[in-house]
Formats: sequence, structure tokens, C-alpha cells
Amino acid sequence: MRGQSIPEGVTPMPEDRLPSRAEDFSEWYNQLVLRAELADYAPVRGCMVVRPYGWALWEAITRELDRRFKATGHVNAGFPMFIPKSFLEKEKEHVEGFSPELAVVTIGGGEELEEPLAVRPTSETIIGHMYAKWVKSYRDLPILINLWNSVVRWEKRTKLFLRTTEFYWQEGHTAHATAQEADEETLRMLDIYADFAENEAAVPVIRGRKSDSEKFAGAACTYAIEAMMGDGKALQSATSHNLGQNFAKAFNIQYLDEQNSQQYAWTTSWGLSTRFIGAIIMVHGDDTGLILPPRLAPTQAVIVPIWRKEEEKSAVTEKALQLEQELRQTYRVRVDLRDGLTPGYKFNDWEMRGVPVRIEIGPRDLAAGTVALARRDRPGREGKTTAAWDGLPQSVGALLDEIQLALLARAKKFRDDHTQDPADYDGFRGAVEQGFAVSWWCGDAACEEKVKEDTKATIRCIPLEQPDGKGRCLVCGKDASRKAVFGKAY
RNA sequence: CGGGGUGUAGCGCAGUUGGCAGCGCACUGCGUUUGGGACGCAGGAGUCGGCGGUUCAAGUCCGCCCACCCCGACCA
Repeated sequence: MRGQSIPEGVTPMPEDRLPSRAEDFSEWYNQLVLRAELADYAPVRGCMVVRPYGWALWEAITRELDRRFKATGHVNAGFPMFIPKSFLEKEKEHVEGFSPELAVVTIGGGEELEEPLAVRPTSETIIGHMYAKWVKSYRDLPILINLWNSVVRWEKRTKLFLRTTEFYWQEGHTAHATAQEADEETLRMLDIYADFAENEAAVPVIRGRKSDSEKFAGAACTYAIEAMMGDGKALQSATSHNLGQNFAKAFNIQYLDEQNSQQYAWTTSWGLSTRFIGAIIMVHGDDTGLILPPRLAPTQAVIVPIWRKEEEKSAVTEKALQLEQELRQTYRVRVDLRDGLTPGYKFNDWEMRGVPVRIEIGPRDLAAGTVALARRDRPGREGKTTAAWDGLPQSVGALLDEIQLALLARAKKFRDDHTQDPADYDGFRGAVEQGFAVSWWCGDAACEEKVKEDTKATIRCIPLEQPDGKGRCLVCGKDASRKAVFGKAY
């Protein structure tokens, strides 16, 4: 396991310590979210309040995704949160998938509504309605729109960030003239998610296709990126759907092609939600708290001033503020000037919040022209070095880059160490108990179902990258041409 | 929606046979402290989850309800 013990030289008070990840991963997660002040329980069942620190993390995520969306030609728009209930009923699979979890408004302005309004669980239907209005000619295509909003799904069982009644996300909706274009779009967005996850969040992911039983209600084909959490379970971290012509037909999105004949458009949708914050927590966090990837951390470095006497206080504070000014040009940095708290308390506090780099400056540093740099991903003394004031921005920058890469490498190693290619079904059962099993699958839903009944594990995805050759289905022994990733999922 | 658990100060909990509502942490003020979770003194803080019942008297006993958490079936 990657869970570190409490760093050397630290003796936390028992009630201040998180439950260890090995002891109770779920409780570790719940308490960490609350204590790091990412989110809190709202007074409405299953809903959360995203607190400023959590929202700052979400803003960093939105910033990076939005940049990528715009770079690939997408534009943002706003669509209503209310959707006529009848819209949800137009696409057969879509209704079946979403009706059990709809919130419906029946009264408006004190009067019963003629048609109930669903609070959007996702916007495919209202998008379909509007695109039908907007699309007349092949010249109107493609439409590449993204929405930043929140949606509501009445989930039976909720957990902060991972599955809440209302959650924040982005949903992209595109319409294209050809099947090929739609397919390219679907895969392009999957790649953007994968690139974001690995390079910004340091979360290694497997790009793959969902099996029919796991695909989005109404999609022709669903792709997803799957990540392994610190307890070996899988988290679907983003999805990209090729909707084929299903919604185009249900909502009559038609255009005249160059030969002047009516054609149905091909549409896609793709999303990443606040669930991803859960992935960051569960992939990187340790027993002392969060570990945020430097590129997304709301605060990349925190300066903790240390003093004994009053005259030291002013000198240390002055230097700390000066260094902050210098670092602030390039990095998100802050000085912890809170009075009446010991440095030790502050160290633990910022570690709980996952700030990647801590800069300590005290009287000894003042005399030497140095600071102590502590990296969050290596606990205790091991992660501490000394750096000169001169060139500090460069030192901090290098350290942040190093941490970013180290986090990705560590997460990848953890995933690989917990991924097996079991030789037989018995081995398979063991493999999915502690992580992923990558096994040949014949493609039959019955084999998938048997695995689920036997082990609670599901096909997380059929990876896009496949080995050469063929094998025998792990379950039924018939010929199989693809390997699938099996695992227990959140 | 089934199974289990918990509801007492912001958090964690104690509360005996029914008899004045408590402890630790956090919080406020003052002072001393500050290189890995400081200390002293003085304070503030409660619809004991809700409703009803038994009783002279209910946090405690009885009934009903609600909320939340955990475990299972459905989902980003």
C-alpha cells in the first residue's frame, strides 16, 4: 500500500489525526473532505456545499479544461435548468436510464404547471430540441457547444464529490454532418480528458470503451477514462459519448447536404464533473491529508514564518512577505501570518490541505540567507531541503515540477502494482479484490454478468490500446479478440 | 429501496436505579509562548433529532416519525 505512516518527529493528538487509509478508507475520505474544508454537507439530502477551498480546486480544473475546449474550437453557452418532462421521454433508452432519478417541478408561481418540468439530469434532450431549430444546412455544422452548469440526479446513495444529488460539471454537445466526424470528436474529447487527467491532475487513466451494459443511456457508444483510487477501486473520471443519430432522430435534427437531400445529424456529448475532485483526493492523498498536484493546487506554496522573540518576529515577517512578493509573480503562494499558532500546528494544517510546497523561514534562515523547503509528497525530514533566497523562484518552480511528475509516477506505479493478468478464474477473483484484472473477454454480456455476480467487479472499460493476438475468454473460454479491464468501481 | 448503526454545545464523547446538563478539543478575552499539533487564568456556548405517552419528575422508560452514516441492488 502507498499509505505512509505518520512522518517522523510528528506526534499528532489522537483526535486530530485522520483515520488511516488502510484502517478505513471510506472514513478517511469523508473526514478529509470535511477537515480540509473542501466541502460540507448541505441541509438537503445528498447535496453538498463546495467550500471556497474546494471551489478553488474546481476552478483550476475548469480553467484547464476550458482552455483545451476552446483550443479545439468549442464555445460556451448557457441552457435552462428546467426541461419539459416530455423531452426526456423522446429517446427510449434515455428515458429508461434517467426517469428513476429525476427531480420534477410541478408547481410554479403557486400554480400547478400544465407540463411538469424536470430539473436537468443532463442536457441532451433540450440540446436536441434547440439544435433541431438551428440546423438547416450542412453549412450550419458542426456545432460545438459546451455548458458549465450543475445537474440533479436523485441518487439512492450519495458521497461527497463522488455521487451527490446535485453536482457541477461541464457537458459538451456537438452535432456533425458525418458519422466519422462525430466519432473523431468523441475520441478527441476523450484524449483531452486523458491529457488533462495525467498532465494537470497527475492522475493516470486508461482510455477505453464501455461495454453495452455500462454505456450512457441513449448513446451508440460510450468512451471513458478510468482511474484507480488508493484503495484499488476504479473511478470513471470522465466520459465521452458518440450518440450516433439517436438524438438527432428523436429530436429531428436534420440538414440538407450538398446533394440537397435531408440527412440526420450525428451528435456527441462528453462530461467531467466535480467527481474528479474525488479522484484527486483518493489517488494522491495520504494519512496526513490531501496532496494536491502542483498544477491544480489553489495554493502551490505556503510560507510559514517562525520566531522566538518579538524583534525576530518583525524581521522574519518582513522577509517572508518580501519572498512572497517575489514568488507571487509566477506562483500561487501565501504567507501564514496567523497569530497564536505554533509553526508545528501550521505545518500539519497545510499538510492536511495538501499544499505541495512549504517554505519555512526563521531566525536561523535569516542569518544564513536561506529557507527550508518541504515537499508534501515526502513526509517529515526526508522531504526537507535548504534553499537560498537567491534564485528561490527557480528552486520552488523546479520543486513543483518535480512533485508533479513524482505524483504521476507514484500513482502509475501503484496502479501497475495492483493490476494483474490472472491466469485463471480463481486468480481473477483475487485480482479484482485488490485492483484491476486485465483479461480476455469474448464480448458476451452473460460473461460480464457472471463476473459481476461472482465478484462484484464490472468491466471498467475495453482499453483502446490492445495487445496483438487473441486469447480465450476468462469466463467461458471461447475465443476472444479483446482484453477488458475489470475492477470494483465507485 | 432492503440490512445495520448513530443522533446530548461547532467537533468528539460521558451521563449510573428516572432526581440541578457534563468532560475534552475548538471558540472569545488577557498574559506567557512559537524550527513538527504550546501553556495559564477568566469566559461564552444546549429545543439532549422531532412529536406524543407514562410519571410528582424523562437525556434516561414506551410509541411513532425524521435525519445522517456504513453495508448491499442503480448511477458521472
